[in-house]
Amino acid sequence: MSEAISEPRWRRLPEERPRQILDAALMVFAERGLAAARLDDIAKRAGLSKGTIYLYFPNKEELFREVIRNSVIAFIERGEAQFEALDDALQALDAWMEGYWAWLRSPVFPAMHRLVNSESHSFPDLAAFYAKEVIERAHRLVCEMLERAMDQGMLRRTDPLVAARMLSALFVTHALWYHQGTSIKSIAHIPDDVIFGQLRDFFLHAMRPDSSAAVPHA
Amino acid sequence: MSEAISEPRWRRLPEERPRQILDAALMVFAERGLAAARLDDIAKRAGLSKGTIYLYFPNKEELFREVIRNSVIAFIERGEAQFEALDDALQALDAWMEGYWAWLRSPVFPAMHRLVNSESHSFPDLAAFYAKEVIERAHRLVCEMLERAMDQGMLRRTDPLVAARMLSALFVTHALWYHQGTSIKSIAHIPDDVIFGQLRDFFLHAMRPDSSAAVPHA
DNA sequence: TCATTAAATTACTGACCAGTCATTAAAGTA
DNA sequence: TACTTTAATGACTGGTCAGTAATTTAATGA
Repeated sequence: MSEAISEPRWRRLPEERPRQILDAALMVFAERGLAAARLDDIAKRAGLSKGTIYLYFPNKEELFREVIRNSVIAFIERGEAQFEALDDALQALDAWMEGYWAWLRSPVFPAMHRLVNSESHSFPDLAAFYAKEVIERAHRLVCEMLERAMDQGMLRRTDPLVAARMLSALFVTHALWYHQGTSIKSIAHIPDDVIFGQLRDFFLHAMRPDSSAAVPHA
Repeated sequence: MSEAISEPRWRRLPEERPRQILDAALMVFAERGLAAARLDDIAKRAGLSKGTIYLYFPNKEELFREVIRNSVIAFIERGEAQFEALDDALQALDAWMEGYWAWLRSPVFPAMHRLVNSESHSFPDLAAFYAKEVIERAHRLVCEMLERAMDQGMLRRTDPLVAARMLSALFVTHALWYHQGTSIKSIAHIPDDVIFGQLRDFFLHAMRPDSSAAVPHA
């Protein structure tokens, strides 16, 4: 009692496995964090078994590191390239904000954030890596953009490092609320692009030159 | 070869145990989060054994709930009372910001934040409780204060809910960086009160009335 | 078709930890 | 002092999960 030619129970796909695993891992890490993510869940989501993951990655932590490398670093490098390309500082800032907001809404971000804010104690080297390679580097880039915009008189002059922090702060928290989803009701029903507009407006308002354009200050 | 009257190995202190346990639990939860905190560590920090915790609290989750109740709700109630007491809306806002910043820097906050952002999946009812009883309630209060300040012409007119979110966003992220400590270098060496000043200034700048020359700032 | 190889599975091991319970000893009482 | 009460302890249990190793099976090719 058997089918003539049945489907094989599984296929050998050594080329595709790493991608499949990384994709599934990203989703599971994003919704559970590093410590609470189960390799069995990642395996199930990728449609393979736990043992297979260990054929391609030495352990959970290294898998996580690879997930980061694949998505975070690329994003910052894109930002840096864009900054070089655009002369108008305000335009560059706008482009950065747009890209930043897009990235913050992707599932990588909550995973990163959890890592630094909740799991740095359990995974200190990973957290340090992220703080240095991602946060600091992004702050430096934004800082340069703001400084250029101030030089061009398009933003009021303040400590650009402080302003960069404020920009990050506004975006990051809203992204967290966005991901948090249901439970913060005051943000749940608002479309992303509206939130983006509010963030952009608020920041530019805080940074607009002190006296109106017509009246240059002494 | 024995001391005449040696210290007893332990004392019976049924009155003081709950406080000791709550204090220790707060610290451990703050630095590890709910899931990763070990009851053995809490016990060690409180100078007693794990079994004793179970004499006073039914389980880990309920212990955590109690830690929250003891520190969060009280804070908001204080804020609400203050709001009633102060007529000048800007003054009330200032008082709120000061209190808010103080609370964000206390060890309860990172524990709360972890709960909502990293562990809502594992502890949905706790997360919902916090979102409703703490975040929403605080937003509502700030919203009312801002609205009153706008009515009095002290802040530019915008959607007060949006402004309240922006205020929270600025403070929350900076508090997280503050607690994160070492790894975000751009904030590590700055004194709290300086950061507070920067936050306050930035927010008031963003909210100052459009054309008026009378800008309240430091 | 059958032997070989390597991709994938599955059952297992060991560490970890929340929660329990039998035992110990401090304090209260007569 | 002896007896009772109850706070406190700490060894133990059961469940979970990262990582491993023995086994199965798909693919290859002589």
